[in-house]
Order: sequence, then C-alpha cells, then structure tokens
Amino acid sequence: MLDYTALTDLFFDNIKKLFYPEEWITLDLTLSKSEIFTMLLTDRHGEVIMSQLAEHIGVPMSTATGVVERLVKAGYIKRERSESDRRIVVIKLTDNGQELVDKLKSNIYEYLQLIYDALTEEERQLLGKIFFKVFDILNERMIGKTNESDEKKQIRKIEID
Amino acid sequence: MLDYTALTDLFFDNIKKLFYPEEWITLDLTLSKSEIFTMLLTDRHGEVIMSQLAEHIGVPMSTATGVVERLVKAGYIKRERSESDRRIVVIKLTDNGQELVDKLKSNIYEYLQLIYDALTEEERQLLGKIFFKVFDILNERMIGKTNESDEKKQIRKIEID
DNA sequence: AATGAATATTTCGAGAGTCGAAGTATTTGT
DNA sequence: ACAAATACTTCGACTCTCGAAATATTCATT
Repeated sequence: MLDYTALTDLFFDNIKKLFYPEEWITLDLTLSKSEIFTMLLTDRHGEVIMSQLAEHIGVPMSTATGVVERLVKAGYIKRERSESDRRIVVIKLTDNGQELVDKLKSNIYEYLQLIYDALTEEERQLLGKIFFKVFDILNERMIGKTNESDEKKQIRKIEID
Repeated sequence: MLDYTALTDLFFDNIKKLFYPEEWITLDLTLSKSEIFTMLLTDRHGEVIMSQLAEHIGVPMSTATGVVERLVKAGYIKRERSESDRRIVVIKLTDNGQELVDKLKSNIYEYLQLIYDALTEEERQLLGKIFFKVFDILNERMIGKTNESDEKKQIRKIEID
C-alpha cells in the first residue's frame, strides 16, 4: 500500500518543475513548448510536412501554421512547397535553427548526463525498465481520452476488393 | 557513456505526455495548470493568502488574482478579507471545490498506484532514490534561474509498506 | 493624531498562444 | 473536365499571462 499523503506531498512539491520544461533550459531563449517540439521534430526527421507536424505535436493544423510562422520569422526554420505535390509544405531547419537545436540538445544531454552520473550501474539498468513501464501506463490511460478518433477509424467501413 | 541517440529518442517520444498534465486527468474539467496548482495548494493548507499563492505557484500577483477570480466564478474557491489585516485576502475551497480536489487527487493516486503496482519491490526502492536524485539536480540547476525562495528543501522519506 | 512610507491586492491594457470555421490552392477520381 | 478530396492558411474569438498604475489598509514617525 502506498502512503498517499507523503507521496503526493513530495509529488506536488516537485512536479511543478517538471511542468515548465521551458525553464529547464539555461539558454536565454524564449520558445514555447510547441516551438521546442517543432524544432526537435524537424531536427530528428530533417524534413517535416505540416500535417505530420500537427499530428506529432498534437495541435490542429491552424495552430501548427502559427507555430511555424513564428519560427520562420525568427529565422530558425525555412518553409518550401513540395515539387511533387504543390499543396504540401515542407519545413526544414535553417543553419541558425540547427545551431539552436544542437545547443538545446547538448543542454538536455547535460542534464541526462548529470542524472546518469548520479546513479549506480544497477540503478541505470533498472531505470530503463521503469521508464518503459511508466510510459506504457500513461499510454494506456490516455487512450480513453485521445483515441476516440481511432475507435471511429476502427468502426469505419472496410474496403472490399 | 550514454547512448544519446537512443535515449533522447525515447525521451522525446514520450516526454510530450508529461508536459501536458492537464490531460492526465480523466475528469471532464478544463482547469489550467495554475488553477490546478491553486486548488491543490489550497487543499493542502486550508487557507492561503494571495501573496503566498503567487509565490508558490510562481506567478506575479496580478496573475494570481486572475486565477483566483476564475476559480471563484466557477464556484470552487471562496475569497474573504482577513479580519486582523484588511489588506489581506484569504482563499479557501468551497464544498464543490473540495469535492473536485478529492476527485482530482484520487485520479492522481490511481496513476501512482498503477505505476507502483507495475514495479517490483526492488524497482520501487530504486524509483524513490532516482526521484530524489533527479529533483536534486533540477533544484540545483534552477537556482540560478529562479528565486532562491526554496528556503528549506525538506527532503522527506516516502513511507512504503 | 496626522501623514508619508510600506504592504497587500486589484485593475487595466497589451501580447502570446490556441483553436474552429471558412477560405484558397492543388490533386485525385471518374 | 469537373466535383470531391486533400493540404494548408487566414481570420476572429478566446484564454492565460504579465507589468505598470491604482486602491486600500496598516505601520512608523513625529
């Protein structure tokens, strides 16, 4: 059985910090959460199209447009139309954007390294497992909220050839 | 040495979920982060004055006023002036507010219990240790950025049986 | 007891971020 | 060839946040 009181006290004393990831970053930089996610996603994939972006960062297309607009103005992202399908907009990092992401990442790495260094070998090995378990639970639990559309997709008509 | 690529991939694939705690909650309620913190803080202390609130949730007083204003309108919080010093405003939960916090808390407990149940005893012990180490690092790192009002970092032990 | 400084809070106006609905441009299907 | 589908943007409304100025009360000093 869990000691709820002590645990939630600890939880709420500290969780605040987790909820403002923008502030982890020691870089003097004011990007919103969506903007940070966009930069990291673009870095990871090299090229991203608007609908993928919206999907991955979990916002409607209209919001994604605004996010990218700001990043373009800030000079971190460039926006082009696809040659093969001119409806599609492809975004990439500019050199400045890449530089920023690299700094951002090394900042995060620094944290990870600090944590890593603070753990014993045994702890490191178990940490991975725990991570997965926790995220699995979060995933399962969030299906109820976010996957109404997925359910509809499943019920949807099936093409018969 | 850390495998940065694998680790950050895992990190960014999942961290998104952590950053939107509002959505953990299966209650069909739309409270902002500040509003949730305010409710929880008020629950914990019974009575809170505006300046304490602003301090604890990390916003200026003008923002705190707005947050409380919304919660009062929603019927979750009542606001009174202190008898001894009429400048001071004291906030408390209404019955509705208390009911909501109780639901909110049991919702969070459910998550904690799920995670707890998914772990072996050994992993539980380890998780506790890791938690403290991580928060220590976050604390140290954030001191430079935010005010040092974290006067006393009372590190408590979690009781588990 | 009077008054200026200090304290606690609110009001106001502006800015950032988000979103749904309607609009534009391009491609697909028949 | 042309209506439907797709990819995206624009627009207006709304929420949340914040700093500066305003208000109200108490404290300190004379």
